[in-house]
Amino acid sequence: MGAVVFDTVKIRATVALVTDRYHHGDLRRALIDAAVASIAESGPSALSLRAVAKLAGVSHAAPAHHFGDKAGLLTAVAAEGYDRFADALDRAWEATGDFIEVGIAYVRFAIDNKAYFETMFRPELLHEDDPDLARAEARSRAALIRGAGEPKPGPDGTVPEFNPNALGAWSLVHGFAGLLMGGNFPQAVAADPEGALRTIAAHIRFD
Amino acid sequence: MGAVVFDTVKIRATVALVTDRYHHGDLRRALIDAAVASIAESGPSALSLRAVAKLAGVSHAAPAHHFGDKAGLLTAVAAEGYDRFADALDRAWEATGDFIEVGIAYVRFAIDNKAYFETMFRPELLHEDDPDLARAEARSRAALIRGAGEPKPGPDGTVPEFNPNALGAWSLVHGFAGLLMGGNFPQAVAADPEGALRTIAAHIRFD
DNA sequence: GCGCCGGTCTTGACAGTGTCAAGTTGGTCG
DNA sequence: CGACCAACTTGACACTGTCAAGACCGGCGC
Repeated sequence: MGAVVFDTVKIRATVALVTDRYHHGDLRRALIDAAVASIAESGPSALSLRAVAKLAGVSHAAPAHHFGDKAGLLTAVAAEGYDRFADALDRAWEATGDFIEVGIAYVRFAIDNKAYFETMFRPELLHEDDPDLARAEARSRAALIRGAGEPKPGPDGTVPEFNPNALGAWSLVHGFAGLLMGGNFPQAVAADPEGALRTIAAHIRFD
Repeated sequence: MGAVVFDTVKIRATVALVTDRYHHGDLRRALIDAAVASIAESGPSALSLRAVAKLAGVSHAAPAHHFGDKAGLLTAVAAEGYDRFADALDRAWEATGDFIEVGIAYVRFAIDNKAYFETMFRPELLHEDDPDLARAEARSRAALIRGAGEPKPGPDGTVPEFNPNALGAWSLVHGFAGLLMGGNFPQAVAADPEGALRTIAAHIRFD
């Protein structure tokens, strides 16, 4: 928490020297960072705009001015999260070409970026119609689908409107991440989630 | 705090049989119902104790008196949810003996009891140490494990501390339910979730 | 050089929230 | 019948998000 304040001050100092955004330098950036720090501690639903403002060293109404809303701030966090998420998935796919590794990256992102991840999948707290959010979300979806392939004809010859394997794998890693972070798994799994997920993957076959 | 909830339950159980209580009859019941109705509309994080009180026709502080806390009320909702959940899973297993049907029941419960389900898996809003919640949670866990069997020795002869198939299936249905209710799935899936889940299950094999 | 302009942020206010302490009510039991 | 006590109310407090109005400051046209 103290570290966040320090970072914020530093960011302000450096940015203000280079660019010329009058009072704060890049308040939008600082507010998002403060929000992420706060979410990491107590979850997105407990976020307080006034606490964020205090963290960033500005007046209590500054966040609302920048993001319109509390939901607006959370939407900005979620959008940034989806972008980082897409980056992580893309990296995993390009490095390995193995879609299981994309699943591992999915879970690892959830663990390493808990604040972003928790915010991303809480639509009732967001402005779902926000174009930036939609764009970032689409990026993530595309990164996820990559490697899972297109739907193939089933045994009866008809082509389904979705790829069951992709949907199943997505559900699996998403549920795994959610249950893991909710503390629903036994200690052995919580201690080494990646290993547990690999074990699970080794026991499953997709037709 | 958990003790308060527990005591209240006991008091109600004993007293309600003998005679109705003075002002309201069964306010605890009415408050939980009001909370569920409110959660169904706007999610557990937007729950307002005062709105619940108004719904139940009592003063604004009555809910806190009964449940100690806002988290206390949500904990009571979650505990009741876990009990109903365990019932549903037990029913599915006893009716079919097929653990895929238990998975279907899992998702169906999430759809039919959105308010309960959303509350159950939001630990940051609950009193996780509440004994009644822990009991109901354990019931659900037991109902879920049933049919998945115990961990079996792997190829190297060692017995893992968890059953990968059970964990995988759990993750899959949980993730499916979460993504479905978050609106993350294509229309074809959202229109017939049960059919989609059966299709997914038909394409997956557990070793 | 100067005054205005527009965006950035602040100030002050408002209704609504959860929580707590103190009071009121009314059934129950000795 | 009176004392007791749990159930509930009342009133207050600090805190929240949101909004309107104002203060501040850089850059623009003149």
